[in-house]
Amino acid sequence: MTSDPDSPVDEQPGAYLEALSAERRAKRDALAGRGIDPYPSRFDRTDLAAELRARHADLVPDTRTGQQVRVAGRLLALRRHGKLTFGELHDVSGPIQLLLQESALTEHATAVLDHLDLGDWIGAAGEVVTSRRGELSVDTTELWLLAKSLRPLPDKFHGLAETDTRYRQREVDLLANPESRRVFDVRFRAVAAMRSLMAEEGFLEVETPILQPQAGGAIARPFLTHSNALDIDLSLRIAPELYLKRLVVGGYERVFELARNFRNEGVSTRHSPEFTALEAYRAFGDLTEGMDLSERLVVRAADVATGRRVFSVGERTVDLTPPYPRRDLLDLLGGVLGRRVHPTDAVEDLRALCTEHGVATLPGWGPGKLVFELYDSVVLPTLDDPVFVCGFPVEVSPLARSTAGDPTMADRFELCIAGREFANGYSELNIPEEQEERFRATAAAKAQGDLEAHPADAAFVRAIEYGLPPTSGIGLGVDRLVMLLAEVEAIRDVILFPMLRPEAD
RNA sequence: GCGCCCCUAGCUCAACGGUGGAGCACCGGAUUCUUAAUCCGGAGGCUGGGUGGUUCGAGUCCCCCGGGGCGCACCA
Repeated sequence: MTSDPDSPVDEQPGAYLEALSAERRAKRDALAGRGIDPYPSRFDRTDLAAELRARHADLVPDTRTGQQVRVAGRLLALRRHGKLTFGELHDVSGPIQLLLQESALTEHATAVLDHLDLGDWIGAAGEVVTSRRGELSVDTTELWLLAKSLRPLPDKFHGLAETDTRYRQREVDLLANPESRRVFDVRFRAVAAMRSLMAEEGFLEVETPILQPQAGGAIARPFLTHSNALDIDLSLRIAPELYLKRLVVGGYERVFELARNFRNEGVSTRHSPEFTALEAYRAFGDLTEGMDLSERLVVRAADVATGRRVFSVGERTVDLTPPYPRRDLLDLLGGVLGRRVHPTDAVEDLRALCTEHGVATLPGWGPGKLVFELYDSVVLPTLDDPVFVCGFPVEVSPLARSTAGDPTMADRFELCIAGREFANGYSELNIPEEQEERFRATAAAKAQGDLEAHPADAAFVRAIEYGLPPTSGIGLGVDRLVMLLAEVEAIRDVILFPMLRPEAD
């Protein structure tokens, strides 16, 4: 803002912001007027800030290294001392200080310096030195404006706090809030680590349809869309499971997909309409291999992304050090209830037990669903350190192989940490007639109005009629794992651009 | 869907129903060792929107609208 009383800010909303922006524009244009390109097409950088800090970690104050470097990044602080200015340049690796001495700068560099604003992208060339106070710096001789920032940055100390703006303008959140950057660094290191582990274990990363005629492989309400070319309604996938198993039928013995699923359901601290899952299928294995793989994925992600294995989740502390115990669901549930229950128990007894433990039930629920809901309310919240809970009712596991000797239970596990489910897996059901019968049962339930019923998928049944080998499958919730590793409580804090209502104009 | 809370300068925050303040950022000046630099001076608001209500008086209380957060329900 100018203090000239002859140029007051117009009394319009946002006029002050306009004025701040106009000052930055004017500086940019002033440079252009002197023949300095404010938007050069490239810059050749020699070193990252972190590389310089690593190489010169132990220099005493007031050292000259003789090393000439070219660095580039965003200017996030500027401390002018007359003929000496300190700049703080941040590149992807972190900060490095620029020492800008008037006597050492070229005429070009001086012009650039005189027109800099916080937030500008700049490049600098000079010698690596330490300041008298010992700060590693580039004693700059030449300076380039690489791109002007026309908008003022958030508070340099407090950053950006308003959640609305942080989510809508994540780029500003990332550049202003180191904590946000840290969270997403954890996320993408964890994702890369899991991909790398999967590759090491011989899994092929594949891509299956997101637009599906019928969303299957899980229980959820889908997003609906329409194909103009085919004039058919399509769903966005709720899980890739059925397609991945068809690939195993086709001979890909180890496949995985690490990608987005979409569920048209409630939005909350722990639920996002689009979320990321890693699903993997391995021929010739059963749920044991699934648990082994899940455990290795979690440990690898933690080790690579954070270098730690102990994490805080709200008031709880969890230790991800393997091996994770494997417990029978019915044993755990029996222990808490004080009596054993089983899907073969009388429905009314199970329903009464639910009521007794404050678990709301719906009329259509069978005994297996009631047992599962009991577990979900009574056992799951009590589990802190990682534990594999094994053995789920067939009624809630329509794609899992039933347990030998007990047709009401399935060879399925869930990995539970801090009272939440992180992964789910099973020995895949590969008997076509049984799969068809399970689909038929749930389709009947759906016809009776149960929105949560699996739809029958004839193409999937046909596929496994060609023969699905014994197969171990897992699904792992990536967002939730990242929340744990980054120690944040909201799923939106681990999703770069979470779904929000559109901005008002 | 229900309940509670939030929205004040570019950013972060103040303001008992009684004339809307501060820090940072910005503009001008001083400063060759700062790193949340310091010092002097200046500018910047009709408080998310409402030609709604109550009141002598509303940023503050009530109502409507918009956006967001948290909790519950559904779900992973």
